[in-house]
Amino acid sequence: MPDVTPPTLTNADLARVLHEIGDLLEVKGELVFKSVAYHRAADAVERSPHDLVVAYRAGDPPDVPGVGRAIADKLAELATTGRLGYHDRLLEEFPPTLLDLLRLPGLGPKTVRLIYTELRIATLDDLRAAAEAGRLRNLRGLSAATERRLLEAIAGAAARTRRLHLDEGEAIVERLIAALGTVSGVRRVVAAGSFRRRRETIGDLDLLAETDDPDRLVERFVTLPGIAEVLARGSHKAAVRLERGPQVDLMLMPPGEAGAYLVHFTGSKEHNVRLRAIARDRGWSLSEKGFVRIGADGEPLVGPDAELLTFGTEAEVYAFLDLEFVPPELREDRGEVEAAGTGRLPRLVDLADLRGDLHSHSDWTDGVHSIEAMAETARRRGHAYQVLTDHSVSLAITRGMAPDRVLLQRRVLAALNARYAAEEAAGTAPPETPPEGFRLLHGCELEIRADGRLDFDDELLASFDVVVAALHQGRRQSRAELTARCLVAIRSPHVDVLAHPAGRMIGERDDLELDWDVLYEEAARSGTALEINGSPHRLDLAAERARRAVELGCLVAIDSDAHRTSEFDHLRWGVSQARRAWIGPQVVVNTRDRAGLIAWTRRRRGSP
DNA sequence: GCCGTTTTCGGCCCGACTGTTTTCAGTCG
Repeated sequence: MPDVTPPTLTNADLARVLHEIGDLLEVKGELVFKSVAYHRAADAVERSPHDLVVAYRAGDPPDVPGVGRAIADKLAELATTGRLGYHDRLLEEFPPTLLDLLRLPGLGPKTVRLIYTELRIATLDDLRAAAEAGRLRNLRGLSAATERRLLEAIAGAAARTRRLHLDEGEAIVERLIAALGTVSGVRRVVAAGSFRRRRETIGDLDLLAETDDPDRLVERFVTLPGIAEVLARGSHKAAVRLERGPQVDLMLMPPGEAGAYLVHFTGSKEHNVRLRAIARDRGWSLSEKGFVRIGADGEPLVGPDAELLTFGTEAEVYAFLDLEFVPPELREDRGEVEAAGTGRLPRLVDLADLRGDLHSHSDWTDGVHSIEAMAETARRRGHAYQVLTDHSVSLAITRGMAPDRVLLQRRVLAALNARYAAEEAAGTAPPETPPEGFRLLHGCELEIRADGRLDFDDELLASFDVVVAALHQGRRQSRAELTARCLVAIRSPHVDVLAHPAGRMIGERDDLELDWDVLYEEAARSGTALEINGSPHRLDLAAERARRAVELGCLVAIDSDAHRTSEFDHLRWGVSQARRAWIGPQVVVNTRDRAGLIAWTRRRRGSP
């Protein structure tokens, strides 16, 4: 009897197949809306909070927007058999290596189809050979210059793939804005695109400039130091690629008309599509420039009748469509347009809502700076508390603390807190100090051992102000084992926060395999907060996971996980990640003042 | 292929730049 058990697929696997179908249909020259439908469905499948393979196998799939009858049937086939006949047949027609060609900048589906049908070129190697031999220029629409461009694109393909973390993107944006802001005629330069939406990673950067002298600004932009290549330059936009860096697009806008430009170039594409559909329903065509009336023929008016309606701010653009202002972090077409239309957008958490930070380290374990230096930085941020959470004993690589060092460390905290109290009483504390004063709280980052036990006994755990538990070891265990270990921590009354629950490192290490809904339900029941870790390399939980967790009743903690003084700034990436998860201040435990936070952890431990 | 308190059919967002063209198709965001 052969093994007929189909492989276990994830939502991401399903999405990959749908994306591939969408790409192949483009190459095939199918109606664009058909391939768009597959790509949309793929995105919806990928971010669905449900395990769709399990649901389809059970014959009870949830409603996924963008997945209609035809695609649902295909998902059912894929989930139950692990294969999809339609996909296989497409791959017989067009080899999957064509998709590598499609990824090359400047090479789209039409041209891929052309060179495949005419020259049977299906791989990057074949394409390079044909370009070098000058065989592409014989095709209609291609030239020797095209061959040169493609060879450059192939050579640069590997270097371009890496996406930036938010802090890397920010460093480049700030440098460019500083350089362009001084050009004469420039009124302001701001970041737009996925960086402004605070996506987890950034592919390229978008800048918007309001200027009286576009030509001068573009000239300066394309001659900035550190530019490897000028990709485009026009009177409305220009694009460059930085040396060892991403592509940067600069868009120009006339002064006083920034509203529609900001909306358009902040995106996302899907969000914009929704806005334009709403505008169209109301008889207006919306572009980055503004609104134009649609005529009787269904086309935007042109000529002297075509008066352009512009707005100075984004809020006015949304208001014109009877929508609330949508914060950039929400603009992903995940329900925000509907919510904005009915006045039900949530009040999102702000950095200013945070009264403290529950996760940080010192040089007692794997941190860089001393307890005092870390505390001083936290104090000058205006926080009421900083929880020091150095590692527990079994995470040896960090020089994790045994109980005796924990008690020693606690005395250091007590001495510093006595000093802070004295300074506050004498009026010599830093001016940022809040009315309730600043105190260090004692916590630990408690290791959940590979055998499922916690690293400290209950008596020691009960003596901490705050305990964050985390799993660093034994990551390759089964889903059931990993989930069980997390549940041990969640169920302990002494564990207040599950730190970086997915254990991922963006671009390097995937999420742990966990039964997420089980974990959320148990965390909601026990009142254990799930962390949104602000490190730009972690941003863990991911936004879609955090949104689901809060929907199921979980609390969250937004933490910096600072290992050096400069990393307290990571709190803002945690905040933007929480905002992307539609999270408001009420479910974030570190929006509580110090007394409220202490009361929360005491109550959890069952002590008065 | 999806979707519908305007539609179960007929829509589906919009414009700039580039390159190869002699008026436009392809690509991109």
